[in-house]
Amino acid sequence: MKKSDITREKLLSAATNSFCAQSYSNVSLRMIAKQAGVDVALVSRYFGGKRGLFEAMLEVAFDWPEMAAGGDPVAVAIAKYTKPDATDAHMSVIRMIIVNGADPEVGDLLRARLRTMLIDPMLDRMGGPAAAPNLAMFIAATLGAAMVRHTLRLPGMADVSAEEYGAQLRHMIDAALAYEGKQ
Amino acid sequence: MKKSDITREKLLSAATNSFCAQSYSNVSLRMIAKQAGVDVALVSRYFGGKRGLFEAMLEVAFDWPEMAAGGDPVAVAIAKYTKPDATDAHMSVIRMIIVNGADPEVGDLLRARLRTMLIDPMLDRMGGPAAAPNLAMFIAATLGAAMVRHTLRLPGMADVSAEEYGAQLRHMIDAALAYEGKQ
DNA sequence: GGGACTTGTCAACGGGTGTTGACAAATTGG
DNA sequence: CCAATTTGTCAACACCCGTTGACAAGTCCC
Repeated sequence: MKKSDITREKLLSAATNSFCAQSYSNVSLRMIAKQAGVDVALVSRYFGGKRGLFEAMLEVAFDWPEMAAGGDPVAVAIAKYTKPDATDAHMSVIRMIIVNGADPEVGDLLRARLRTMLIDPMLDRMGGPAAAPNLAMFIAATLGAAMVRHTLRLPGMADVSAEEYGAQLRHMIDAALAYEGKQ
Repeated sequence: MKKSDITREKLLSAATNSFCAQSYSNVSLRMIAKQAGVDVALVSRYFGGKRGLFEAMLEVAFDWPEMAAGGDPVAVAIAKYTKPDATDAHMSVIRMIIVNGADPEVGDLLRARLRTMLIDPMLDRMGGPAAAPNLAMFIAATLGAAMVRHTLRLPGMADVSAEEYGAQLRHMIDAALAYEGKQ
């Protein structure tokens, strides 16, 4: 393994941490570099700039090995986010989407990668475009619940055990998957 | 009406527009001032700085006259966000919460005002803390759906008529209100 | 071992930010 | 009508940002 790959990896790891915690604009390359123990200039050298680093980070964040393995994507996501022992690492991608989805500078990038790397493959395995509303509602429930519990910290969802939160989330997800549009 | 109040109003209105569209860090006082047709320095004069302007904007954003009128808060919110003719103005508060909720500089402010001005009064009218999970899930559904439709623009929810979106949102809200915790 | 290439360091740059204070213009009140 | 207060204008400030280029240190291969 080349020396530069190690540096690249350190930067990528620090970038993942930062971009999952704060929005693109709120994260500075100098913070990332400091966290990685590396000089700022190397970001431009190895990733072509801030946007390139963000894009590289998206690539690993949306690369779900469980998906490539071929399981039911919804089951995978449910297992990821409703298990009582769901770690913060599991939550990080969700948080990253919440925090960066509306950013004008990288929003398009995020949407595009999310579509091609997660949404479209999921839809394929769920039986085609007919499942789109259910998948969308499923994601809405997951994102909304994460936002209420971890970001807004509202009573009834934030001051509750992981089991109870899992039950609430499952309830919403079941509703999302049970939805049938106007026929 | 004093002249300065008009200026204050112009700044407040421009700030509302901006903070509903972009996050606190992504909005600059110079943009707001330009949109308001006013000098930048007046922000510091009349609101004490950027944070003061944001706080003043929160105060009007969370001041729902329908709530003060005494109606059922959930019914009010449902009417606001699931009617087919829900305008972007109705969506603006939702979008503002999504965009600014995770900001490290104003997140605490946002959470506090949201609690005292909307959540707590709503809970009171819903019969006390027992309704907290339902209210939290209701808000999760509303925020999540808005995020999926307007920010992430996922298929199945974004490429769909307002009526269909309203039906989907109603479905999720019904599930949220029907939830009963472990007894 | 010495030349070629890779990797790291550092300082500087132009640009944008929020905030401040001095000063001009306008408005108000006696 | 003039003095006092309010309101607006402008330039400057210190700070942080992402990016660049020159240069030193280290590494590898012939």
